[in-house]
Amino acid sequence: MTIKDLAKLCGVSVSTVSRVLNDRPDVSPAVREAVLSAVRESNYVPNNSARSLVLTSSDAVGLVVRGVSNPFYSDIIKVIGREIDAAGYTMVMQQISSSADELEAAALMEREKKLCGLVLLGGRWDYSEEELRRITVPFVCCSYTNTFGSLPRGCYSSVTIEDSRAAERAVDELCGLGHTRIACLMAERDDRSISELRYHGYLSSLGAHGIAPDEALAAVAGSFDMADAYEATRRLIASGAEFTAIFSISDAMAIAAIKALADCGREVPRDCSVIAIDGLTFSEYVRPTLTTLCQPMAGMGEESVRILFDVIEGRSANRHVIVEPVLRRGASIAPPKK
Amino acid sequence: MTIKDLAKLCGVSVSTVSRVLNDRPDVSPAVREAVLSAVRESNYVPNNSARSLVLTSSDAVGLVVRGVSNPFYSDIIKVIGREIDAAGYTMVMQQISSSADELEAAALMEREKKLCGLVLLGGRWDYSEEELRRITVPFVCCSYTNTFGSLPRGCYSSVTIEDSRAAERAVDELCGLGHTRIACLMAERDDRSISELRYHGYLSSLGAHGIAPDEALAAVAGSFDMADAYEATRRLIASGAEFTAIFSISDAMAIAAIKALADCGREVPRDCSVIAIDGLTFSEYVRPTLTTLCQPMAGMGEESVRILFDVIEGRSANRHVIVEPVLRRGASIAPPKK
DNA sequence: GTGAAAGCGCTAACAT
DNA sequence: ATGTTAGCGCTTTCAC
Repeated sequence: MTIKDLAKLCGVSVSTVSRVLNDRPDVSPAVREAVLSAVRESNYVPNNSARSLVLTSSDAVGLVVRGVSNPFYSDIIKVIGREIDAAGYTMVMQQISSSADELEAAALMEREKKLCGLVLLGGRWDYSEEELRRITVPFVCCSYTNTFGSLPRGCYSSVTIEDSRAAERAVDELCGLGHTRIACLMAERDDRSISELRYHGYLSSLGAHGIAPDEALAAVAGSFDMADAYEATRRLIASGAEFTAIFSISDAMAIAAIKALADCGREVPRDCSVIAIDGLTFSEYVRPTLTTLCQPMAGMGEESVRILFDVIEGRSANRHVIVEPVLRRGASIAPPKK
Repeated sequence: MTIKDLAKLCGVSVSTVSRVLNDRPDVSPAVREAVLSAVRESNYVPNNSARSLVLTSSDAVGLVVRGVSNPFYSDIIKVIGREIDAAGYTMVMQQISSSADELEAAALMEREKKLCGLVLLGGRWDYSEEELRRITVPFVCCSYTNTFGSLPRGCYSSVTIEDSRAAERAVDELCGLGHTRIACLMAERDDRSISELRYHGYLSSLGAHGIAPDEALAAVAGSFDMADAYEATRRLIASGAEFTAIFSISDAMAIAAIKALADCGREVPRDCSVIAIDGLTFSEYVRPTLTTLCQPMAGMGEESVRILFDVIEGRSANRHVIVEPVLRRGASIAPPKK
């Protein structure tokens, strides 16, 4: 069943059918009704490929997810998927490893699939202007931005917390309780990811509190995986370095850390406080419940998609939204033992 | 840059370029090389829409995810996405609520997007033959099958554990330790989902052990959400019903249950054993570590996609794969107190 | 081995 | 208000 068959069925021309299908005003009510009912009867479904071929762009929004091991993304993906559906668009998702280049993947995808827009999840924050030019449809970076770059802000959008400041706030919380020996559990020291940003926040909070950073307290897991975080924490403990608190750059890693501490006979928060950033649902159900700075995931996903369609449909220019994380007080932090 | 430009660039016809691009044998090596290098130079990217228009089918595989609150799916989605990418296809993902009809969504999607295949995640297990006919491309049900139906098995594929038997095994484990007062934490009693299947397995294990099921020990959460599972467990405790163990139909719900028990002063496994089915990574990091029947998620995702492409590319007929869950012994079960 | 040409289903001028 | 028609970029007979 094509538009042609439909036209024949209704005794009108294809262009008329096309007009009805695309909600054009210049069709008589009678004809419109007739076509519409024929569509229902015949359960005609338009061919998207033909449509995008002539329009040179489709209803497809690409979602490029980089570094899939972070469970935080799962929730955001859900929200983004839902919002894209709700707007009547299609989500084409591609996952790439944390070592791959999401801008390259995005550029290829854009041209292959004739995307109308892109959402990038978990990418780098150091695009060059030249790299950026490779992608020509509107796109929004969700959960990160070009923090340390100097890009024209008008050529893309972003929705993110300020990772560095969030980390500061988390570490401030520990310092406020009197901790001075605070370890940092991170993925990689300079992976150009949120791990690095949050590590910097950790360092500046220490600095602000007059605490000299101790190399021995930098626990590098090598990835965002729980297994690696667990091992890193065990290594930290085994190293004999003294610490009364851990700031973990992610909830999942913090939960692994708590387990490692427990397995080594250290109880949280009595023997060691643990604070993190993310706000996973799971964190509310571990014991002790994790104290964490929650990223407003639903809001971030919704806002990202809203901005994207605003730009795509010409309602607004690119914009950069900073969302505020919210401290969710659990039971994983306490003042240090004397 | 279109195939036409490319042809002009190489001084050959479009059909020749097309032949090269599609790896046809009837092209002279010299011309083939010339075209290939031109493709590289110009970084030409084929237009998928045009391609699918003429082929009347695309390289897009639809993934319909029903009921998104189950974190178990997140992992499977990752694997499936990765495998589809690896095979050179595109994944188009659509999420629908647990109350929506995935076959309807799939059928619409198939025709709109000219899909070449479908993976259904978390659907019903009671399709009628007529419903099934609405979808005309190969598809595979991942993590469920037409358990209680009577469909011709040749018209679709499936990869799943036997939910009912897995539940039996889990409950057997509890019975083996001497438990007789075993509660079942489920989503819904008859929601035509794995919740119901696993509940049946629970009942048959009880039966096999000569234990009469007690209505008071059926904890219905209403959803797969942790919050609902937490409340259901608290209600169960508050009801005064006596039980020494809980079989939870999912890991996430079990973790919520453990929290609820703890918040009511009951320690796991001393005061109550908890066993579940799923095998989330998280479950290894909660305390006590959860004893659970692990679904081989990676294997299930890979197998689903492998089957799909086997059928799509005509290498094999539909098949139904039963995978075996593996008991991961944690520390959440123990014999009942005297 | 290569090219010319038809046509996939649709939209958008351009006519009427 | 409606119809006619020319492509969108590609694959695929069918000639040569």
